[in-house]
Order: sequence, then structure tokens, then C-alpha cells
Amino acid sequence: MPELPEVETVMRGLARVLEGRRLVAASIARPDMRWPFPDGLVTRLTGARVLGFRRRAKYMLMRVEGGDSLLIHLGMSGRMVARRAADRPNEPVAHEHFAMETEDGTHVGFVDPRRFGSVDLVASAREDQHRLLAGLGPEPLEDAFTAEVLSQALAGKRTPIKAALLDQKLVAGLGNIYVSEALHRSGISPRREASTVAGSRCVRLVPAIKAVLEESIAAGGSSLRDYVQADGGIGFFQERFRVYDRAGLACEQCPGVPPCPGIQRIVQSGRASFYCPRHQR
DNA sequence: AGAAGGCCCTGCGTGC
DNA sequence: TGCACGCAGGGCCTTC
Repeated sequence: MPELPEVETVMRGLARVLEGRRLVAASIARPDMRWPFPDGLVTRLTGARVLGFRRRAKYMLMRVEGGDSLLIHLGMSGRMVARRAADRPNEPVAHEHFAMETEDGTHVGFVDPRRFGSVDLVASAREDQHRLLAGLGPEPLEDAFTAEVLSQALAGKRTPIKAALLDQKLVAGLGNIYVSEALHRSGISPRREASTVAGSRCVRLVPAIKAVLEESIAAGGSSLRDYVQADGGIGFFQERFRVYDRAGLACEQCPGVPPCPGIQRIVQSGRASFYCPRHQR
């Protein structure tokens, strides 16, 4: 499930194989993703050189010659797959909805079985004004994201902190997994009302958010030799989380006597949260 | 107006 | 073994 660290890793992998290269082909196999592919996508990409990459929240932006940027969201199940064009199988790759090919013979496909992902074009000079980016909150890894900033965003919110942190308007790029992990690290229950996290608890929470994201990006980068795996997949691997999907297991944060009752799974706004009821309050 | 739930989609794990 | 069902969740949309 691509959240901010996975998107960052995939983006770096894409940059590795695409940056500076000229695209000699682009193709659409199936246009009905989350939103239809934009008009002129193939035309604008074909022949253009890839200038650079950038990430915003869970979105990747690929700047190309001619003033356009390709906006990519991986959705739930999206992957980027890179192969030498010559090594591609003859039959169509399952769920590869979109692909690009470089002058030096690399084929990059966007594979997304669930089709929650999306691709769009936006003027490079106005990337942040795209409707999907315009309302996003601060980047959690930037210095501007401080305890004070989060504190203000949470003030007066009656919703559980779990839901608040998933709200991309408050902070951009966190998903279900890293919200659970960051709350676990900072000893805050996902059920706690957001307004009561404002203040001193944000002083613990904000560094925990940054740490969990940074460690994950570092692990993603170092675990991938070449950013392109044997199967052609670019990007993320399954990390070992401290609470996410670990219901019933002991919480490593609180050893000792009496034994930790273990990590619990609860459902909040229809989504699973994992936490240790003993040390997360 | 803010919050909660629905919906889109396919693959996979579980249980009968 | 096979099938049915439920769950996974990002983000927009509708409803309350």
C-alpha cells in the first residue's frame, strides 16, 4: 500500500531510469482508471525529454519538455514496472494500463489491478494548483511542519486523532499504516480526541511522524540495489511494522510485568487501527 | 460546516 | 477442491 515513503522510493526509482532520457513512445491500454486519462497524453509525452521528478503527498510529478508535468497517483495497488523494451513479453502484461518507452530502450509500465490510481497532465509552472494538489496540507518531512503547526490544525477537532491524521488537508501523505505507527511511537491512542492532542502531545507526535517516514524511506532506498527488482518492479518492499497488522502480538514498546496485553485491532471510520492499549493513551 | 459513511475495484485469505 | 464472501484502503462524493 503506497503511502508517502513508498511513493518517494518509487519516484526515486523512476528518476533513475527516466530522468534526462527522451521518451520515444507512450501508450494507453485501458483509459478508465480512477479518472479517465487526459486528452493529448500520448502526444505530449512522445518525443519529450524527461526533465525531473518531484513528490507531493502521495503524488508523483514528472516534468517533461514542453511545459507539462505528468501527475501520477498509485492508488492502492499501483506499481511501476521497468524492463528493457527488448525483454518485454509478447502478450500484454496484466493490468498494465499505461506505458512509456525511452530512447535508450527502457519500457516503464503503470500496473494497477484495482485501478484506484490515476494519471493526469498539469502545467509544470502551476503544478500545485492542480485540483488534486491544491487543498493538500503541509509536507510532513519539511521543516515547516512543526508541533505548533499540527497543534493549530488539531485545535477544536472533535474527531479521533486517527481520522485527523488521515485527513490530507491537515498533513499530506500519511495513510493507514504510518498513522498507526506514528501514534504507537508517540504513545497516543488512535481513539483520543484530536483537540486533546494539540499542545504537548504534538511535541511527541510530530517527531514520531517524521522519524517513521524517514526510517521507512531510508529502508526502502537501501533495500533496493538498483531500484528495479528482478520482476521489473520499481520501488517498495514490505517493511516490518511495529503495530500495523500485528493484532494479538506483544507490543515491543512495553515489555515487563505484567505482560503486555498485546496489540489490538479496532475499526475507526471503517478502517483498521492497530495500537497497544497499555502504553498508548 | 464539519464529520461520517459510501463507493470505486480486484486479489487474496478464510470458512464452509 | 471449489466457491462465496469479506476485507484491504486512497480519496472523492453524498448524506447527515
